[in-house]
Amino acid sequence: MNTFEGCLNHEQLEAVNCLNGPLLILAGAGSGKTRVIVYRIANLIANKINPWNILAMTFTNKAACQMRERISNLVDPRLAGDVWISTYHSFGARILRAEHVAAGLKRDFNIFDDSDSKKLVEICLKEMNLDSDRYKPSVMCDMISIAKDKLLDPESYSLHAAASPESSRRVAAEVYELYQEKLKSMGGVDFGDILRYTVDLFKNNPDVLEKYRERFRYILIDEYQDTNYAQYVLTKLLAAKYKNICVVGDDDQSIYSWRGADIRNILEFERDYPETRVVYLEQNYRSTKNILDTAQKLIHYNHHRKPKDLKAVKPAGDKIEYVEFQNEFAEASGVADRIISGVRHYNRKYSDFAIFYRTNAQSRIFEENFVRAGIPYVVVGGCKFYDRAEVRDILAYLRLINNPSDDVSFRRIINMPPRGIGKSTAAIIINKAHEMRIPLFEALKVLSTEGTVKKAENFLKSISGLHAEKDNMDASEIVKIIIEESGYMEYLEGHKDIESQSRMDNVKELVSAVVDFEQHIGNKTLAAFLENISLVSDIDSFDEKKDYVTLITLHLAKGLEFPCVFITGMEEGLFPLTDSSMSLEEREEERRLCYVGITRAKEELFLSGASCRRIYGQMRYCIPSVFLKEMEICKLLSDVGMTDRDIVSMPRGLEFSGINSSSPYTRGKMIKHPDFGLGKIIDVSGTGDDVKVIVKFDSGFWKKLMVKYAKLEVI
DNA sequence: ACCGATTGAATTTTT
DNA sequence: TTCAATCGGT
Repeated sequence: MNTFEGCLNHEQLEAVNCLNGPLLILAGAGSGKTRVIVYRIANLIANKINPWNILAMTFTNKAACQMRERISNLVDPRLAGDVWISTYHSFGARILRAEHVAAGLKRDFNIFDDSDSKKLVEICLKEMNLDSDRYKPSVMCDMISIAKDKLLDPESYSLHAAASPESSRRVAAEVYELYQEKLKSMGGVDFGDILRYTVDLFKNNPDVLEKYRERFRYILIDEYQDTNYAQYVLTKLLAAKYKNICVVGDDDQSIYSWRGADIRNILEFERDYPETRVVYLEQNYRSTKNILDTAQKLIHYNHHRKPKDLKAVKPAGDKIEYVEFQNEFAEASGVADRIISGVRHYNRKYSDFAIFYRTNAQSRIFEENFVRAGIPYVVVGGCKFYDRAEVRDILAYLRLINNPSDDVSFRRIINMPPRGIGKSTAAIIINKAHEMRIPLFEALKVLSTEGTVKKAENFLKSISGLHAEKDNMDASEIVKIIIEESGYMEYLEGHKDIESQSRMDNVKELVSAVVDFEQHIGNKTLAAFLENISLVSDIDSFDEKKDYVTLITLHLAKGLEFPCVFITGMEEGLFPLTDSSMSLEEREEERRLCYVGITRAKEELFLSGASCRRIYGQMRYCIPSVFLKEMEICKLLSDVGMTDRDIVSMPRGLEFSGINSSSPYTRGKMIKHPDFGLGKIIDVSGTGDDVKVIVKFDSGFWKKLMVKYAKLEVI
């Protein structure tokens, strides 16, 4: 298509013009991959492909919205509106809702998020009399979720697990079985189920599959390197007939393998579709040459990758800066200073800057400094609106109204606000439900006719009444009524602490979110609203048009770009975030995460770390991240005689910790021990009589020693 | 049944 | 440090 030629380079054009058959686009960071997808869809439409036959998968709803918007700029917006663009999960949920009979689901199934799943796992563990210290709910929950991402049902997972030497896997298999039974009986579907059930639906119902194959003749998948096995199978099922499948991705940017993403999906695409045309996008339009070169130096340390060579279009630009600050406070104020100076003297806007960090906990210190310095900022992620206790409480009401079998929601609100249903009454309800094999809410009804649970009369009436009418009412009406009838606001008002006002505001904000949704989407049912919030994430509401500095985790930063990027906390143990049990593969993923971070930067890149940092309230010494050495920015690691390999082999329980004041034992010093011989001090902790040192002895092993007892001799 | 005090654990998280 | 979950007194 001639119309696109001016806007695209040769390879991009090749991809955009390849309309039929399997197409693999290996798109390096900043190479304009979204642009290619958008133009390719526009080109399909220009070639008289019915937009209704096009399916595009993205990884966030935000990416989906943006994509639709950009397509609307190229073709008639009404046609763009007909393209089905969504996340895998929204796609699955919509199909399952439409085909709920064939899928064997209740029409009003509730979607369980991770914290709901965890609650249910806790219930299962309790029922199975398993020690929740030994088998942590979050770990069990993760194992189940990963099993689901591999399309393993409880049976096949238990076959798998039986062979495993780890007892926790065998236990997880048992928990999974009970968990799934409960989830099913209460009409719940978790994130893993959405994909699993959609795959099952297609596999078990050839007619249904055929219908959707006919519908989605052209399929495009963004961020293919982060798809998991379930998504891979789902895609394959849909694409098998027409094979017009175009996947776009970059193995170097795969950062969700810990969540089940399987990099093989992209590496073996050509094997799955032998006719595949491969296009490499290696021109980087985003970053300066210095930034791009630094990124490539780093990523070259990874062994498991497709070799590639990105070329910068932009000139060298500014040098990369690295500063090791004294501590995290100095780091935060140093960053704030730079931002202020950029705004004052270099014509920068606040929104030109982004602060990246590895863990959400790191954001606080920056926030405090920015407030003090008067810098406007937004924290993306972190404490999500829909994760706040009061919001979740109201949502639990709504979910119970939508689906009264949802026992997890029931448990959450049966005594919230407190209405005199304590442990013992709750136990009565649970026993009844168990006995009669009915949901908790049904059990409450039964007990109510017996007159045993007078205190829950109103609760019962409200929920039943609204449930019966939910299809005839707008979601906004329902939420207003339930807040009124539950007495939630009065309860908050009664609490005279500082937080009660903001909690009331949050409840009000939820009401306006419902109203907003109704106006935006046109579907006013409660079910539609609930589904939407389950599948929407925090980054979706991120608005880059406002003039704020962005604070964000490295994971969430993928897909974004900023003129000036700060990557903070560049310290061994924090970034890369490691413990000593970490495999080399996991270290490579941390490296990719760093690569993603660097390649978000368009013009300026600042790296920083602290030599001392409080972690969980404990002062700890930090050594600069190995990544700095790999980027050839800093060779400080050699100062204490450590190499990458040493850090990998450092045994558990020898975390860097503590602060020392005036002892002769400092980092890097050589010492002699009467029994162990020569060694080097890697870290010092404690004060006074309590000074401890971590020593790496020449014989190769590590030891943490009390200076008071160990007769060390400084050499 | 409810409140407050103590104890203990603690990554990253597109959906 | 900070959060949440449990414990023990009212």
